[in-house]
Amino acid sequence: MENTTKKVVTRFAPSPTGFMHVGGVRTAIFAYLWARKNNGTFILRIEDTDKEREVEGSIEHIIKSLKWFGLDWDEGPDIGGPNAPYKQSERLDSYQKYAKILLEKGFAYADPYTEDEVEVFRKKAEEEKRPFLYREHRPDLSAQAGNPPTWDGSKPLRFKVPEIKRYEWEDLVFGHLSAGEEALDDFILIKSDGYPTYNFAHIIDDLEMGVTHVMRGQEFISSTPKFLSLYDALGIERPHLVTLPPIMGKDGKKKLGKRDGAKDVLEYDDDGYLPEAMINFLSFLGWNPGGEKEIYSKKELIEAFDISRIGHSGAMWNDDKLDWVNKEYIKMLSEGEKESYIFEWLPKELQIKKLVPIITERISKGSDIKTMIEAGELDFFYKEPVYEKEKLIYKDTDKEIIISNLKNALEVITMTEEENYNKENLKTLLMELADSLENRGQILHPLRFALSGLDKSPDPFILADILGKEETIKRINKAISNLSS
RNA sequence: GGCCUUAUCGUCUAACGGUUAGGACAUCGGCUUUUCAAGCCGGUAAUCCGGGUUCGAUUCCCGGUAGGGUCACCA
Repeated sequence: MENTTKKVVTRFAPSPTGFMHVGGVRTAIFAYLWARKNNGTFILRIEDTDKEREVEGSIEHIIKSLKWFGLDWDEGPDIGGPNAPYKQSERLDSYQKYAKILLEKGFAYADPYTEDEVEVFRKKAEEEKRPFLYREHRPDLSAQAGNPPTWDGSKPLRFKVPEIKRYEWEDLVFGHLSAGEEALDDFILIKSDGYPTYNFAHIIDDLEMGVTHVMRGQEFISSTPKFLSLYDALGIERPHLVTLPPIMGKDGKKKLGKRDGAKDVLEYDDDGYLPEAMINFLSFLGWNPGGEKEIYSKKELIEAFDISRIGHSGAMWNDDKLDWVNKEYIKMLSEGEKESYIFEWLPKELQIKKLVPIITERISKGSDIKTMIEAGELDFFYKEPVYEKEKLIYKDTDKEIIISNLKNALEVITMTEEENYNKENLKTLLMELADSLENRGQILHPLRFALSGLDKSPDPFILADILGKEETIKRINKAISNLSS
């Protein structure tokens, strides 16, 4: 079963039933990392066999999402590959071919019942509190045997389980797994609309595409015996099975799914999250390299990734931690990158270089800038502050002292030559003044407030620097006259 | 309900028979300081319960409890 010389091939096989959410992306990331780590192949395959649930535009959406994350595939839509096509609806010939093989081997038959009839069997079993098994109603196949079995495609094609037994298998994450006979049944291979079911199609595709590691969520564990019985019937080697633990919703109770508020991953783009931060964060949901380092670039993730370190239990989605990771990535941006990242969220009049650092250290994602603007935290820059003059008073300092301190500050600022007018010099000069006082706040607070008009703001040196000499003088003068009136 | 599976701070996790059970996020406190942010330092906080096995269990086994998954002509 083990063949270490075989080139690693993984795939991400979403169905186009809507947007992609973080669970799907995490599966894609793991498959991607494993392929890249082993210099293998990462395939993107579209599983569009359910025409009922298909949502128009989702293939494009999936592709766009994957591209945003930088998860480039080696074979798949757009770029093709040796096993094209990569859309199941275009691979119907393959499924027919293997259906025929199964038919000839006696492991497939036309389902004689209508959907309603099967439903009656199911209801009856339910009433009798027995598990429903289709194979208990399996028609007499001896009539078909001998001759080339007939199946005209008007009825669904069912799989005939070769052997009813307990299946045991090795999962690279969960280890030894097993399931009893009740997990085995005559499932449908090809539906009456001519499209194969997932159970059948993915196995044929994985076989033809040479997939070595099948990574998927743990919702597939219970149907694994069905897959195994099909491998047996086909007489093919089974790939390595790698089951991923689920990502749980914020309440920690349920698997994170679309109906539990899982967002379209592109919304994270809209909110200003960085794709590498997302990959880093998502990789650490259910996997951990073991050290104390938490920030891993994509390259480092590829090196460190190891299936044996994937966890077994569900990991709860945590927005706070994501924000922290994203902030770490913002900090790592170059000055130029920070600027363009921040500017994207700013109106023209606020796209000023000097604003970049003070915004950068106050946000963890782009959309926080929107919040800052809405809260008026950047108003000081282009609007003269409006405030109650009492706010200029530091604690219970005498008003006259505040006025004289502001006058002193004004003098220092006025005397500063334009070419020396920067936050470092201003800080040196003003701090000298402040230190001569019994409390620095007696000058620094009114100064800061005169410039910003805000309870919370950057320090006065930065403010004075950003506002420029002229505007700074103007605002201090105004504060002095306010207080004097 | 049957079957499968999981279980370490609030959260993500490390420790794969011997540790004062480690780290990160969050939280709380301190420093810096004029406020906020950032930064630095520190605190609170966990092995689900009960039995075994063992000189010794977070770790191995069994049972319980709780959670999750699954029982489709969906994937």
